[in-house]
Amino acid sequence: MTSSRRLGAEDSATRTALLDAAIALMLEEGYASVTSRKVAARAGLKPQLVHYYFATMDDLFLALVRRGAQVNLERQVQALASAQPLRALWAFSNDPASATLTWEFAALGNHRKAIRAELAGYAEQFRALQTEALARILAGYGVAAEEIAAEVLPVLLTGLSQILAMEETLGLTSGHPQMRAKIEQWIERFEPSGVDGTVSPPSRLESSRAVASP
Amino acid sequence: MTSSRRLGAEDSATRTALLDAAIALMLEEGYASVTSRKVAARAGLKPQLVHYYFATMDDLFLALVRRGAQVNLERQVQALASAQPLRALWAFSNDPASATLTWEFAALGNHRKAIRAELAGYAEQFRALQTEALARILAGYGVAAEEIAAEVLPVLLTGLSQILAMEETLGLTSGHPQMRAKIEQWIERFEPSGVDGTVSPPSRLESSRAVASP
DNA sequence: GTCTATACTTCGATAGAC
DNA sequence: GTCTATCGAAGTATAGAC
Repeated sequence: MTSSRRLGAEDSATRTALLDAAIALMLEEGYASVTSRKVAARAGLKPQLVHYYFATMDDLFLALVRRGAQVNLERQVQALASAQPLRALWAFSNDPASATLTWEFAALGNHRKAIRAELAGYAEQFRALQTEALARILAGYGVAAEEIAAEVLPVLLTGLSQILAMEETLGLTSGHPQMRAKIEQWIERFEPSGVDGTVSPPSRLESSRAVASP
Repeated sequence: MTSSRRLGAEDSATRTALLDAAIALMLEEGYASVTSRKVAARAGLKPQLVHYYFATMDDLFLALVRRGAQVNLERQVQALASAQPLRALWAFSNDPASATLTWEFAALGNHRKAIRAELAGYAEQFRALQTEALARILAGYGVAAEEIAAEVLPVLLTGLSQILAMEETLGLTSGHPQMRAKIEQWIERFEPSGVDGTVSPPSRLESSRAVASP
């Protein structure tokens, strides 16, 4: 809260390089390794530069959350607007990098309380987006509310998707093939797999997902 | 790997106090706050004592994982042997402290590779225990394998339980009441709620759960 | 607008006193 | 068997040079 010091420009290439280095470190070694020295070293810069672009480390993390959330909100809007939105949503949270970042940011939020509120806000946005879209989609598919409510489905789809990715990242896979088969079998009823469907591979994320529990 | 230095006794009260302080810190402020100095301060001891009982911080974390896993393996055995095992399993992972510790340890495992293997090992044990018990239980209830396989159920029950607890800890609750109602309605078919059932409240954990994704 | 020299704090760990 | 004095490395952050 001192911050009478000058800060670097938001659109600086150096600033972006620092954020890129930070997210990579977070992914590979965890948030505790995101220190001014290591971030700078990875970006090939001097440690003090971190504090020129981000007054405190909290500010760096906040910038990371905001950038990640923005990218992923857009990705999710596209997923839900695709030809096979159920498949897209199921695939959305389902990679190891996402899983790792999810728990890293969750733990970071426990450590740095300023981050927590930001995360919670974005999580709500993700969920609201999903619920609203799925209500429309399920109605279109003619799914009865007794079978699955539009409020339940996003919890189920994204929740299971995430937990599977998390467990697999940890090396725990028993029961997973059966679980996946069950889900995909259900989706198949509404979105047959032969029919194409814009199921593009997860568009290799570099800035990656960055919000817990979308 | 230097460790020619002497170490304190395993059953020392001081050692236990340090572990208690460590888990409390982890829960409240995250793993990054589990430093020799803070742990000692919380236990009312000198920082150097941490290194007398644990050669490295990694050793402290390992001891934490082992102690927590042991306690929770026992708790889970009891849950699965109770009169209403489905309810017990559903309730098992379902508190905020568990959720927090789960992602803290997961993130810690990302940071300290020695922890990771230990976590994975225990996670496998938890899952094997669940799967084996549920196969018996489902057979007893006369549940057809087509409805739900014994390998899928533990993933579903503990996974959803965990993800709900995680999201709620973060402050995200939309869709949760409906999701819970759905699960409890299913359980109700086999374990009616009026019939008692050893659904003791989560037996306030002090050493708490300590393994990711049981 | 961009970066560096430097101060101060906290960390993990060891060697040695009781 | 238990604890303390102390060190070197690494962390955040500021003030000031280009």
